[in-house]
Amino acid sequence: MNDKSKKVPEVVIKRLPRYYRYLGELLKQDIKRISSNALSEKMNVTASQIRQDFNYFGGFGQQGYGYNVEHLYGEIGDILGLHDDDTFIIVGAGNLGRALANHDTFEKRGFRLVGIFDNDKNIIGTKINGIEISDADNIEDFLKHNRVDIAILTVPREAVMETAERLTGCGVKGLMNFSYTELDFDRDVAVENVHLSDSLMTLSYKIKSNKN
Amino acid sequence: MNDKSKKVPEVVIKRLPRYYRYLGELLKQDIKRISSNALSEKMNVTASQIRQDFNYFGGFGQQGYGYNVEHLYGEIGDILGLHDDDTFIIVGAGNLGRALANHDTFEKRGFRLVGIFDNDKNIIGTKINGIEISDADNIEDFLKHNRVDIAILTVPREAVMETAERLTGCGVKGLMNFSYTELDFDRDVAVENVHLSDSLMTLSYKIKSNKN
DNA sequence: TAGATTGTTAATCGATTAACAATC
DNA sequence: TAGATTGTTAATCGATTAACAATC
Repeated sequence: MNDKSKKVPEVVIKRLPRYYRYLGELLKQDIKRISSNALSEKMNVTASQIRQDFNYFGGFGQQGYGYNVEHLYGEIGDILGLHDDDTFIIVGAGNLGRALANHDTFEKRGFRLVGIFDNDKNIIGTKINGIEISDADNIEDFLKHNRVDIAILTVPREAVMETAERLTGCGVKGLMNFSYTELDFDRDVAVENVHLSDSLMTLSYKIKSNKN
Repeated sequence: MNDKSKKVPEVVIKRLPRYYRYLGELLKQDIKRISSNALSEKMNVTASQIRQDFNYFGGFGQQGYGYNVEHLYGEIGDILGLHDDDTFIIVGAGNLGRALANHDTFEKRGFRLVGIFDNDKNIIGTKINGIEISDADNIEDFLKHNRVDIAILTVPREAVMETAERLTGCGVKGLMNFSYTELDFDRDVAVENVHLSDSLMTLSYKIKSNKN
């Protein structure tokens, strides 16, 4: 919105979902207001950082009072674009793809699954979570007739690059890549690489260094 | 190893798996040596950062030559503890748990799945990927008789905290948490929180800001 | 040896924390 | 009003980049 202000650092953006999570929790507990200080203790960060982070997007609080939890929750949801009815498809209906299709948290955050694709003739036509698996050959056709904002890629590594290009060529603006390869588009395509084995390796490192 | 040297920053540790991935790729292509400069172009980071990162762990390169890919790959694997025969269990055999049990990348990186647990009587005794699902009530007993380094938690959010405490109480040193809640142990327990919906939200934000 | 490239120190940049005036 | 707490500027800290002497 305030587009002339300085660019929001990546680290701040990455923290937004975490704030959103904690605020959702407070909301559930029927807590109406919270100060940056109280929140900082819960989240194990500094109050200063919280105030700085929020102020990239404008003042959501009130001096002497703090932040209204419900309002702040809504605002951060807005900033994250959770109220935009974003749609997504899953390409690759293997174990991970199937699990994600059943992952109801995505829907709870406002993302709507509108298609699942695979190239295995044996599973095309079967349903996951009420959605029929379509032939991956028909992706372009599907994208011509349906607005799709995000594609989750759970295809084999060899197929990622080609799939990604087909999708972005048809207007998909965001990719969530689960394959071992790293995707990188510098154009107008947003990419999140989710490397599950990276997390396991990091964990392994930490365990090692914990017993130094 | 060089334990008196300064602590390695978290950002550097998080980059190690990425180096490992790119080096593995080079190895596959039968590339014997690489300079920090050539690697920097491939990875889209600065050569300076690469050299700095590696030097937290000692000099792996040679002036005038660069880095021996195979050697460096091995060293980073060592640093990450991939050659330690680390074992892991999966607690929670829902969609995600099952997908991860079948996720062969973990095994490829040197981690060995030794148990799967759930509390649903209907699936206890059935097998995933050759491993029988055990009753979650028997976790403590299992841990008494088997060394388990890491536990992957794919249990419902309400059960996470209790499960985590049972596991760490029995000596598990690392937790990979997939539930929406945030786990945090300050003791000797390493934790990686993997929030899939966070990535989707970040993606949503980026898409929004791309069309500013 | 000359050229290349590392390891490492120094300079810069950016993010976090501290401080405090503004204000509810 | 007095007290609390934000929004925001200034100070600090840490990470990234640049530079270059060491050396293969």
